[in-house]
Amino acid sequence: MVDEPKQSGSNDETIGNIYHQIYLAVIEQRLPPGTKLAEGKLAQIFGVSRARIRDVLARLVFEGIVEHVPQKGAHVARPTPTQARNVIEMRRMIEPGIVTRLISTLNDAKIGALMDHLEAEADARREKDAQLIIRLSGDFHCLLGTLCENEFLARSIRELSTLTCLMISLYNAPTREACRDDEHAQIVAAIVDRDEARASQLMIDHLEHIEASLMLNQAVDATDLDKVFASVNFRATRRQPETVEG
Amino acid sequence: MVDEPKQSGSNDETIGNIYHQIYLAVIEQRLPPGTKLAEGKLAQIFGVSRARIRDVLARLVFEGIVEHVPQKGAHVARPTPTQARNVIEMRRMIEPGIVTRLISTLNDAKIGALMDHLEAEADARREKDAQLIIRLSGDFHCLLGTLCENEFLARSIRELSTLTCLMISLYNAPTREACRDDEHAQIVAAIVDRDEARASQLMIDHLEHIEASLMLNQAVDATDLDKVFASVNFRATRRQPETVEG
DNA sequence: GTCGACTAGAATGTCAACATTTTTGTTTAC
DNA sequence: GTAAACAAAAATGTTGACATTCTAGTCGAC
Repeated sequence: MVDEPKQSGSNDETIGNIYHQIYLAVIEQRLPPGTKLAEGKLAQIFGVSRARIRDVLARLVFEGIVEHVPQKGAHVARPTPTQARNVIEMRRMIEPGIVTRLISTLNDAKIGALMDHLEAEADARREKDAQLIIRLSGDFHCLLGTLCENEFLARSIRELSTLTCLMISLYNAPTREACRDDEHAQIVAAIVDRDEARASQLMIDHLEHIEASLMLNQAVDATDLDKVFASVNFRATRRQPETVEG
Repeated sequence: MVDEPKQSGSNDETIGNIYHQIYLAVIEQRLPPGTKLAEGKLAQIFGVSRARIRDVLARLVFEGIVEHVPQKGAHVARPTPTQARNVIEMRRMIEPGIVTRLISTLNDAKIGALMDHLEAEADARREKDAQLIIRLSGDFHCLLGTLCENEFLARSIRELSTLTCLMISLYNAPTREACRDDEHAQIVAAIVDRDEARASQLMIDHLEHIEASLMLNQAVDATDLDKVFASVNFRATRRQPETVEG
C-alpha cells in the first residue's frame, strides 16, 4: 500500500536532474562556451551509465546549448555572431507578443510572481552575486513565457534566453552591462498597468540594448586558440636561448 | 587515397534518412495521430538496431511530432485544441516577421524558388494528389523560413508547420478546405512586390483561415474512445436483455 | 455468463562489453 | 633540433543481451 521510496527516486527524475545541473552550470558560466563535455567523466560524476549521459547531451544539443561533432564529442555551444543576431531578431518578434498575451491573461497571482522575481533580482544585485544575477536575468524572460500560458512560446523563449546567456558570455564588452538594472522593473510596471504598447516597446528597447552591448564585430568564430593568439609574437615572449643548448 | 564507398553510406546519414521517412509518413497522414511507433518493428523495417530507432524517436519527441509515455512507448502526437490554438497564435507572431525579413533579403534566386514551389503546388492540385498537396502546403511555410536566412526562425516554423499538419488531420472539417488554393500565390505576389504590409496581412489572414477551418470546440482530447462514444447509449444498441438474468 | 486471477508473450528500459577513431606521448631518422 | 612515424591511451559509436513492465489471452470460480 505505502509507496516504498526508492533511494534515488525514479530514474526519469534522475536524468532530468542531471540535465538541470548541466543546464545551470552553463547558464551560470561555470561551464564556459567551448568546454568539452566528455561522456565518461560526466557518467562518473553523476554515478550513472554513459547511455544516460548521452540522452541528456542529445537534449542539450537539440536545444542548441551544446554542439556535437561526430567522433569528437560534445562541447558547450559557441554561437557565432550571425547566430547571435538571429537569436535577438527572433526574440524581437515573439517577446512583444508574449507581453501582449500576458497582459490579456493577467491576474493577481501572475502579478505576484512578477513582483517576487523582481525582488529576487534586486537581492542578487545587492549581494553582488554575479552568477545569480545572470541566471535570474534569463529567468525573467522565461517567467514571462511561462505566465503567458502558451507552451510553445514558453519553450521558444527559454531556448533563446539560454542562447543569449551564451552570447553574453562570449561577446559582452566588459565595460558595459548587458542587462541594465531597472529595465526588467520598467517592463513589469508597464505590464501591471496593462499598457501593451509601452510594455512591447520597452521589451524591444531592452533587447536592442542587449544586442548593442555585444561586440559582434570582432569575430572570435573559429577554434578559439587560433584567433586568441593571432596577435601574439610567439618568439618574443619566450625566454632567451642562452641557457638552452643541445 | 580513394574513398572506399561504404555500402550503406555513413551511419549518421542513415538515421537522418530514417527520421525523414517517419517524418514524411506523419506529414502525409500515412501515420495518423495516435499511431503507435514500436521500436522493435521500426528497427526491423529499417534494418538497424533499436538504439538507432530510439535516437530518431527522441528527436521526434523533442519536436513535438511524437509523444512518449514511460513504459508505454511512442505514439504520433495528438495536439489538444488548446495546443492547436497556441500553435496558430505563435505562428501569427513569427510568420509576418518571416515575410518581412524575406522581403528585405529578396533576390532573383529566392523569387525563383518561390515560383517553383507555387508551380509544384499547382501541379499537385491538378493531379489531385491529396498527400502531396498536404505536404507541399506545409513545405511552403518551411520554404519561407529557409529563405529568410535565420536558422532559428526556420526551425521554429518548420516545427509549428508540422504540428499544424497534425492539427488539420485531427480537427479539419471535412466540408472545408484548410488551405485555400490561391492564398499561397497571393502571399508570394505580395512578397515579390516587396509590399511588407500586404504580405504580412495576407499571411495573418491565411493563418486565421486555417484556424477557422478547424473544429476545435468539440474536444476530442482524451484517449479518443471515451469521448467518441460518450453520447452513445450503450445498452440501447445491444440486444435486449431477455436472455440475461441474475 | 461475468468477473477475477494467472500465465505467456511482447515491448520498453538499462547496461556492460566491444569496435573504431581520435588524441597524446614516445621513439627514431635526418 | 625538427619532423615524421609509430605506439599507447582515452573517448566515442554501436551492438546485443538482460531485467522490468505492460498487454493480451486463458483458465477457473461464482
